Amino acid sequence: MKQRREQQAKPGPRSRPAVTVRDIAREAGVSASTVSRIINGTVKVSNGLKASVEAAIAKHDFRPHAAARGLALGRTFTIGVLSQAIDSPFYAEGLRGVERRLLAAGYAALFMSGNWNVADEERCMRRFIDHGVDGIIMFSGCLANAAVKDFAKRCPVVVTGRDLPGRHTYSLPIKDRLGATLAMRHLIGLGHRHIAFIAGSESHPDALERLAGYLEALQEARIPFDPRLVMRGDWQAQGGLIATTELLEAGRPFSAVFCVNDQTAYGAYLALFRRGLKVPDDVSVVGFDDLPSSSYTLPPLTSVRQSVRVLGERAAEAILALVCGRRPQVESPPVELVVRASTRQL
Amino acid sequence: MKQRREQQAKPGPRSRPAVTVRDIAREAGVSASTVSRIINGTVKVSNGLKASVEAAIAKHDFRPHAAARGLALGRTFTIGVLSQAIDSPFYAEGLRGVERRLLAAGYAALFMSGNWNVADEERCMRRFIDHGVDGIIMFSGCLANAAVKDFAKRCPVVVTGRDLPGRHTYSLPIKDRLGATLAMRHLIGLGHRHIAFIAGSESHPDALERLAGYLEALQEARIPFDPRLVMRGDWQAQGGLIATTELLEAGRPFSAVFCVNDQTAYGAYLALFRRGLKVPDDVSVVGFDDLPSSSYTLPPLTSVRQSVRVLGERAAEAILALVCGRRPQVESPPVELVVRASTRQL
DNA sequence: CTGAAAGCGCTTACAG
DNA sequence: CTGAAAGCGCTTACAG
Repeated sequence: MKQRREQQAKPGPRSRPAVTVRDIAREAGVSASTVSRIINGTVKVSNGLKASVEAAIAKHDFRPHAAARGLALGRTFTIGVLSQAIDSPFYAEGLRGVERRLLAAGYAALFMSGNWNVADEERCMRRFIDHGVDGIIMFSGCLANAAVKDFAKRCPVVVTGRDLPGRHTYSLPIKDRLGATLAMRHLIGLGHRHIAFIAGSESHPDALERLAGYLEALQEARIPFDPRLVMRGDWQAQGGLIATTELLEAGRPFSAVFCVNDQTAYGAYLALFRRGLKVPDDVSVVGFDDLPSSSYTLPPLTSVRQSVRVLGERAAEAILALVCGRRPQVESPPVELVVRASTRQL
Repeated sequence: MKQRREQQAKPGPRSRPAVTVRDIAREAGVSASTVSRIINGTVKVSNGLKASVEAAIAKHDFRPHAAARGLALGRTFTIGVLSQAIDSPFYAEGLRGVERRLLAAGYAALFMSGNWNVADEERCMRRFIDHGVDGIIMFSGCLANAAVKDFAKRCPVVVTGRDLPGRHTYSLPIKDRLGATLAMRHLIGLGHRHIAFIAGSESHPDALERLAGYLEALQEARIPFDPRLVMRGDWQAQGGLIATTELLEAGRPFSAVFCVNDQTAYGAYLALFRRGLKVPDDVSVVGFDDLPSSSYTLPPLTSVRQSVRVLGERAAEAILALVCGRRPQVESPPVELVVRASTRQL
């Protein structure tokens, strides 16, 4: 706490003498209660009063003080949204979905980035609580389930990419494994048998599941698994570039590469390009997530799509339900393969 | 107001009976004032009391109620951040910078998207006020200066991409025109004389300035301006694709295209690719903003760089100063041209 | 150094 | 339908 205080900017002269409900009440010749009722539409108010109060409100462009309202109401109409990095195109998509839905309901989103590590995620969650959010949306994240449940005791949380039952909790699993098999079956169906896989960061659950899908599809097609065709990435283009470069240098032949996500595929594209290899003529590439920019890569990327935007919308829908004491009734969006120009028949 | 109410999710049972300062006070055998003082480090408190209060706080994992605090303090430690679209890689970069700086100061960011139109921007600004933010950061935006100043009466605002003096206002201009001339001089220096320009959406100030830079550089080099080489885009890849396609169909010869931003260039890349034209062999392309992904396009894109991330950090720095009643002392980051592989000597 | 009291601005039972 | 009063949980002069 002490530390926190030191970090905070100094108070400074507080401003906003502003106008209050009392001012409006006085001006309109009514009580503050009446003003409040009119603003909130809580109770019927006679038309005469209503008109004069509304006039006064308009005249001063009065807006109720948020904190006061929050205190009286016990809710702030704010939702905390945890992603791993606000500048990742993947999460940005999701945030967009969240925003749209939340705004329509009169809520605002407080966002913070977990940076793919537990400590930061934990810090964000505390911050959310400290800021009095009414609910929290977590996009995946590496926080242990138990920790999530702990936070859920203070305010409801919906989390994607997991299966986490609970009274104040709702989860929206991501179909990672299924998506990965879709990608692989496509490649296998095209005649590819030497298929490399550029993985995500080690312990991430989504990464593990996508790898599992890769393995499963191989087995299903009775293609022997060659560990030398699996390289570790970092979910980013850079990791894809490095991993693919290493793969190329290792000299192990392959005709296709399946990337744990689209950004990794962008890196793979560049590695291939530098070697003078063409996609898809020399090697086919498939990504995962179908980011908007994947329609614009050269060539446009074949990718597994489970709309993150829709996922975000549903997550928002769910948290709104939870906040209002209802049980959410939403599902994860469907997964499908979007075939573009980065894959070809062998 | 009525409308707003209808949109809001129904209240639902409010939860969080939670523990309050009084509970902590009682448990530690002190007054609420003392608890508050210890939490805030406002005043010296004897060690004995401090220890027992801290023990009680830890025991219950007590966190002060945000709204109550906000009401008493007159500040919420929340900053509204307006961008045009949270899922635009350009703004995402900026938000990242904002986030980093704000978090370090104990503030949280409320984000909303203006969608490149005045009505939405206005709505966002009102929302920010309604949510009681302590300050607002506007990433460019099309709101009239007068309107911005109006909002600044209620809470300080820092705005990028403009020059807007004022007591409760701080601006961080973007060197659009200079950046554009940098790009153009590079192209001209390479021997290009028929240089197309894919513009941004019409009235956007950044768009206008970049166009002005294009014109200025042309004039400087005594290259006649050909309006048929200017196409309107929408700041997005799609607009770049459409505009470039039209340009190609118009049949007006050109050897280079300068795009109002990188995303537009991505669209241009695809249009060229579809026509079987190679970058930079057949046409050179330059973007603006130097998004992280521009290192990964094929070929990597030459672009004007004025770090949006740093811009975000500085904007955050500035709003923090304003909120504390200090005058900000920050400047826009420098502009430079990053030459990659998308341009070549004619 | 510490406590009792008042106040931040709104909402909402409780009367009428 | 409307008002006076109490209360939301915290902070901060004001006394001591």
